[in-house]
Amino acid sequence: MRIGELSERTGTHRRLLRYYEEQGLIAPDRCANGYRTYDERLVDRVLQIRGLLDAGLPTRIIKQILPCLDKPRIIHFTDATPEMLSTLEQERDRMTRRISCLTRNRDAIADYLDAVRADAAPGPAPEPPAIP
Amino acid sequence: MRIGELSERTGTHRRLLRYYEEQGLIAPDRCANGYRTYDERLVDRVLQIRGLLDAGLPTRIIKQILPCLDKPRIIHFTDATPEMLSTLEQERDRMTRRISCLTRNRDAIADYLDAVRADAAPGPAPEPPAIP
DNA sequence: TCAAACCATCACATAGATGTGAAGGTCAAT
DNA sequence: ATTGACCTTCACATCTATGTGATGGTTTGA
Repeated sequence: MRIGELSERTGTHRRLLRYYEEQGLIAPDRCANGYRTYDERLVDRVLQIRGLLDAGLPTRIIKQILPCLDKPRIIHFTDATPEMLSTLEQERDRMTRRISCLTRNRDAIADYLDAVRADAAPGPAPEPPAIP
Repeated sequence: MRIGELSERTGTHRRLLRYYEEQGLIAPDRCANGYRTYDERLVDRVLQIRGLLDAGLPTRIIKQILPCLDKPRIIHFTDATPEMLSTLEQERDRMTRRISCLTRNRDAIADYLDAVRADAAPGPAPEPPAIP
């Protein structure tokens, strides 16, 4: 598919698809006329990139993560340098910290919303926990 | 405490503490001489802010989330406008999406690292799954 | 009293992701 | 053959979080 279709199917500005390419996150082929042509699988890949960007990862790191997602991954074993493995470990841990921060706060928001709704609900209101 | 101590205890540049204040995320008192003075609880609050920023949330959203974290939260029930509740619901869901994206990718990285280590390990190498 | 170490405000710079528009090539359909 | 809808590259603008430095006031200790 060409850039327009990928843009629509991923909800991603064309400009950004070119930017991701420039950052080495995707590598579309070129038609004879110079148009970029994207493999079907790049739909998921772009969505993945967007998700990770939204979660606060920079393109530089995403670039290192993406090869981990390909299966079979045997192919990538050879180019695994020690520095890269160390980076991956750090990022794995950092993502774990992000996950727990998000989970904690998401749960607090959910609790808050539940409490507000219970408070605003009609009928026998569930008592808020007594504060002795 | 003053800004220098808070900066050291949270690993946050003074400049950023002033920026967070400007964005309405924290509201330190002022001493007679104009110096900012921070309550002990702001240490955790600043760390929370940093965690959320790192997870991709903008200060504008963080500002709306923070009041949900205060307990007892009964105080905040009154100022809960419908628009704010709707925003909070959206953000709760968006955070849930972030969490699953991060979890999926973190697990993929962890699997990759495990596979690489198993591959590089001495002794009877665990066979990679056969591809028929 | 002077120096060092704080603090204040203000302004300007950077980096990363993104928006936007100009100038021009390609292609399909009328 | 021309129009409209694609595509290309290039450049410049924007927004947010951050870094850095100038200029000057306050406090503390030698």
